[in-house]
Amino acid sequence: MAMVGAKLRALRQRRGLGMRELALRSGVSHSAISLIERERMSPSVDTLGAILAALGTTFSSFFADLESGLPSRPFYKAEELAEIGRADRISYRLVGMDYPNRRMLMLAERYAPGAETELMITHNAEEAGIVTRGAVEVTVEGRSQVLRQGDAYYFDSRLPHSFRNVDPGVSEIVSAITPPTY
Amino acid sequence: MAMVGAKLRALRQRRGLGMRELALRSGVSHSAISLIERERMSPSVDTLGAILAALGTTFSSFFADLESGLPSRPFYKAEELAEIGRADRISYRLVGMDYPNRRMLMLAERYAPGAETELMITHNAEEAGIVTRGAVEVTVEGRSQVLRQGDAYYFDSRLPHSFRNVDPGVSEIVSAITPPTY
DNA sequence: CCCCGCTGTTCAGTATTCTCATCACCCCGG
DNA sequence: CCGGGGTGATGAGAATACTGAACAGCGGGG
Repeated sequence: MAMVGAKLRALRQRRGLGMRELALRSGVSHSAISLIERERMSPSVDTLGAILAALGTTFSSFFADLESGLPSRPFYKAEELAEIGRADRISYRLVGMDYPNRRMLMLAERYAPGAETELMITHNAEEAGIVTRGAVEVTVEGRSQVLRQGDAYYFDSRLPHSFRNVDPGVSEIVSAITPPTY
Repeated sequence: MAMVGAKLRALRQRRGLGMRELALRSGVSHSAISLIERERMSPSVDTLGAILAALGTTFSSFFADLESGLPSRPFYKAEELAEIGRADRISYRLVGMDYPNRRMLMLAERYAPGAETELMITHNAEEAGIVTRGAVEVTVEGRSQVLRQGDAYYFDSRLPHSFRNVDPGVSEIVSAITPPTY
């Protein structure tokens, strides 16, 4: 249960609004608002969006504020990094998964022999990395290069790009992407 | 219906995950994921949070990305500014309510005779403003000053502060607060 | 004192989300 | 040709979000 309730109540009271008044403006019933604020209910994204709009806020700044706490810890053991890829062909293991307000995705990437990514045309982000093992052919906007241990890359994620393991064994990359919506 | 579905699907596919695999990791059923991605269902905040965690993202960056579009328009007529206060005693009228990724709250504030705010101890933000009509006594950290037309203020919102209309008539302030979670 | 208007909470009923099982499709191997 | 293992979509039922109508408490005025 994400702790949106307390934050919402503070926001509403700061506006000097009662539950009924906010209900009227947002189109959400005052009883629902009561339940949400006391965290007895987790609102749907639609409902929360309606309430936030009536309060003059946006999802991103509401949650930015909510998640602005300090990280629980600074260190992560190799084996506890959270797998966010498929692990069999290409593994992406995430650093700082419980860092509430992280602004980048720091990844330990591991490519099985022959593994390659789709051609990705992603969004407004930047990514960089260093090959730490094996050999990876990186293609950005049609231009390819084979990177080996110590070689690196840095490009705008909006350019079409892909990765291919060209080493007979396993290849590894340490990379970072920002913002973390990779 | 906030358009989270398409963004979620793109994110999942970028990770090379099937719906079942993501369901396994997030604890949300694959059928729910299917419905959410096709926008036939608005997930609860809890459910969305579980999915985002499994994908290695946070609420704030997910929505920051979602709301990163351009504003629909640059101009707002005085009478269309959205009221986010109570209008009777103190009115807060918002500029740019449909600006998807606004990073500040620009307000036209209007104080009825005798109106005053509670003592507010808010959060990590900065606010500034200029009095455009009447006279307002602003108190920050115990220090008070009466500001008249053209006078201004700028302080850290974490300091306890309050506003009081000391003019016999209506007073007005144009203010800005950042971030917009006022 | 009662009554009004305000506050937020609670409860019964309805609508929606969500789960689990099934279904349909596609590709690969035999 | 028929499995097997993968994909995502669907449908019935259980769980939960949500509504609208009470209810209880508080402060002010007659």
